[in-house]
Amino acid sequence: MASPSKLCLNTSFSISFPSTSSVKDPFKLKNFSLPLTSMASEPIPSKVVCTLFDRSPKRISVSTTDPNFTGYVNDVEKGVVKNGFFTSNDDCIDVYTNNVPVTFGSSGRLLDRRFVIGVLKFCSNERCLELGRRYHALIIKSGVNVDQFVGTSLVDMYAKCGDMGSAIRLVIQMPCLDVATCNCLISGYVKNRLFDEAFSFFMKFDGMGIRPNHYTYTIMLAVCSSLSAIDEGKQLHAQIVKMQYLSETAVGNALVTMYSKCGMMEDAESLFNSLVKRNVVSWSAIINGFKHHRDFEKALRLVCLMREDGIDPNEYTFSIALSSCASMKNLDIGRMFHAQVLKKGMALGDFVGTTIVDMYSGLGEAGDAEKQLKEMGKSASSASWNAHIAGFVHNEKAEEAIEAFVDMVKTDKACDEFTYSIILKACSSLPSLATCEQIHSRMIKSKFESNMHVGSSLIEAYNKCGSVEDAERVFSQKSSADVVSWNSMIKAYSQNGQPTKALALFQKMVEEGIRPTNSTFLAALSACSHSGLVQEGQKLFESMVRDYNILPEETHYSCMVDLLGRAGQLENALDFIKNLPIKPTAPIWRPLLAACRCHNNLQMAEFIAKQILELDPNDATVYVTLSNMYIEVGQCTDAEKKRKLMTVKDVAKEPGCSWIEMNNKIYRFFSHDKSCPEMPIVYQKLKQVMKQIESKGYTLNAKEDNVALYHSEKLAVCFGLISLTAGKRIRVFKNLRVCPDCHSFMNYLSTIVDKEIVLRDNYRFHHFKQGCCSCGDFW
DNA sequence: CTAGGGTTAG
Repeated sequence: MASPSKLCLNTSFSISFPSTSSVKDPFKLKNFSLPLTSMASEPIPSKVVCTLFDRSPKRISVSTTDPNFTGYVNDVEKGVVKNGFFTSNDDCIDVYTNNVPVTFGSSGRLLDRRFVIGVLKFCSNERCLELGRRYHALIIKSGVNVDQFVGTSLVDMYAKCGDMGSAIRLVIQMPCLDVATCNCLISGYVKNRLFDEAFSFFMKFDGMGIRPNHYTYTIMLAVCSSLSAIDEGKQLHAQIVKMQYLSETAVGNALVTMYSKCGMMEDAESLFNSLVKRNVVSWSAIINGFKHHRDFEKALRLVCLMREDGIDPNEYTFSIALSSCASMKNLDIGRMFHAQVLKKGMALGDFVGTTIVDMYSGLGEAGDAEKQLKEMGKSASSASWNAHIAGFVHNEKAEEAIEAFVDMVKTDKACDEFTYSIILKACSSLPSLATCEQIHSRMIKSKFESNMHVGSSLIEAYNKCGSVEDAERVFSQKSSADVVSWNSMIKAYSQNGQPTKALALFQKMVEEGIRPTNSTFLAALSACSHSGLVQEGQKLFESMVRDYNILPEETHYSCMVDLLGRAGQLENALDFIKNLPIKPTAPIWRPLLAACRCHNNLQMAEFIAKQILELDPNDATVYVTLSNMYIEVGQCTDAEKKRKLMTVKDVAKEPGCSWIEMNNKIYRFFSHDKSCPEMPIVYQKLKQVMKQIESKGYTLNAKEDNVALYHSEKLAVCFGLISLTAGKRIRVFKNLRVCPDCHSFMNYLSTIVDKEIVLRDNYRFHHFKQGCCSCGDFW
């Protein structure tokens, strides 16, 4: 056998490292006199090796603490860093990996295969592609690459570092393939989300004479889990049984995960119960399955059971348990788990620590969240900060969210796509165009502007801040294949009173061959309903089902009812509901009641009201609407009856809602913070203002039963009230809180309010979480 | 000695 080392050394030498003799090399080793041998049979002449290192462009220093630092070492002193791979002194090179020195001199070899595998593993875990490449070169030069294990490690390194091209090239060049190498390649495909490629390579195993082993099946099952490919998963399960790999715990665990990710919890559970050996991973997998299916109590019960089974929960298990507590909003049990992880010394790790921050901030315990974040100190990742910020946003404390974001920036913690996404949501809910612009400029400086989610959040934020032009500008810079951004832009037009543009964009999207999703259709349908394009809407709805095979959801049905109802086709809307393939829900009925109110059909309104109350007996809107309709047609006794049905208590059941009576009619108020002590004062003031308005000869909009109210701690008592009499503008107070999609409100804005007022920062357009009571829209 | 299974934030 020809000596590969010699060959490689000679050829690569001249190709890779052109003569640099004229360049002064600070690392020039004068007395390299170690007894060098290579892995190959023939020893490498020491002179050659000496020259090799002599001519290497630069030496590499890698920090084991900072995975992103792979730099050339430009001076001897820096080369002797503790965590660096190379240190240099006058006549010897030491190589360090994980702080264990491997001296060429002592091993007597240029590159030891065990050492090389260790380095490559390090490169895989730390994603150091550049260092991996350099080692690849050294490996070729020294001839270690003929070793199967080294080859496999190289494939794995390239695959894990995201360079699938090199991984594939290596596999093709390998003289003989074994199952481990193939597993590395498949695993690489999976890690890089190339699931189809993973599957087709797996299918080629047989033709290549490779018998899949239990590792292969765990990888392939992970593919099925990611794709929710239950049919393929079941076939793999059958093969696993046949090949008797089920006794492998990892295979069993992967199966449990596959079934639970495919929504088959019963199968997952019975499989879990039948496992011969259950380890902490098995328990974590099944517990996580129940968590994902929102059976949090069962998840937590299983944590107790695993302890009884003698298996201690680890960081993974605790993360799942803590996040279950957050989801089930059980602070007491959450604190209990927090105490346990504290005792075990796991509370400050990235995952567990972040989950604790997330739990507290999600449950509105911002103080505890902040304390945890502080205690985590340097180990707090951007995820930890994101959780802290997201807590504020979810609890409708946008200003605090922005303050926390500023803190995060101050601590030099890198913002990621999640950070931008969540902070843009905060801008949307303020809404503050100025803040939005500031965040945008930060994003341009970072690389996240091109991220799909961040980009669509930006479009959404500009939309909510009332600047469709900015949204358009962002949209025009996006890659055209980005469905989410198309959806956001269509929604932006639809919500900002430009339904025609929304529909034109939808058309363009279809023409460009981008497949609309169910949210695309929702935005387009809503545009139709706001512009009175009944036929167009109906065609869209049919096409959604027929051409795109999208199953309509409650929101689509609700939107269709709205489409027909707004256009005054009350009977058609009723027929539509009666012919639905599902049992109509309250959100589907509600827009029809609003339509009855608009088109003065009391008889149908009474019928619809009955349907809604059967489904949702606490819906105060129904009483308000009916009562006001009775008043308008002069049936005061009926109005009285309804009024009696609607006690203050009923209304109080609705979060954030209160009501007052005026001229026999009822107006409902939505407040930002019901527990706020100033609220009664706000109501009193509001009553006074309304009386003032009426005394000046204005009346409140006959069709507007809902008045929105907002309270902000910072601005002391301030409130908003919108009201108009056919075309006559009265006043708009600060901090208006109203569903932006409400028909009358949007018409009002587009016809009366000048743009500059709409864009001012202290206006708040709020989306009702459960749909606008007036128009029934859901966003 | 190489490959595999379970965790957080929109």
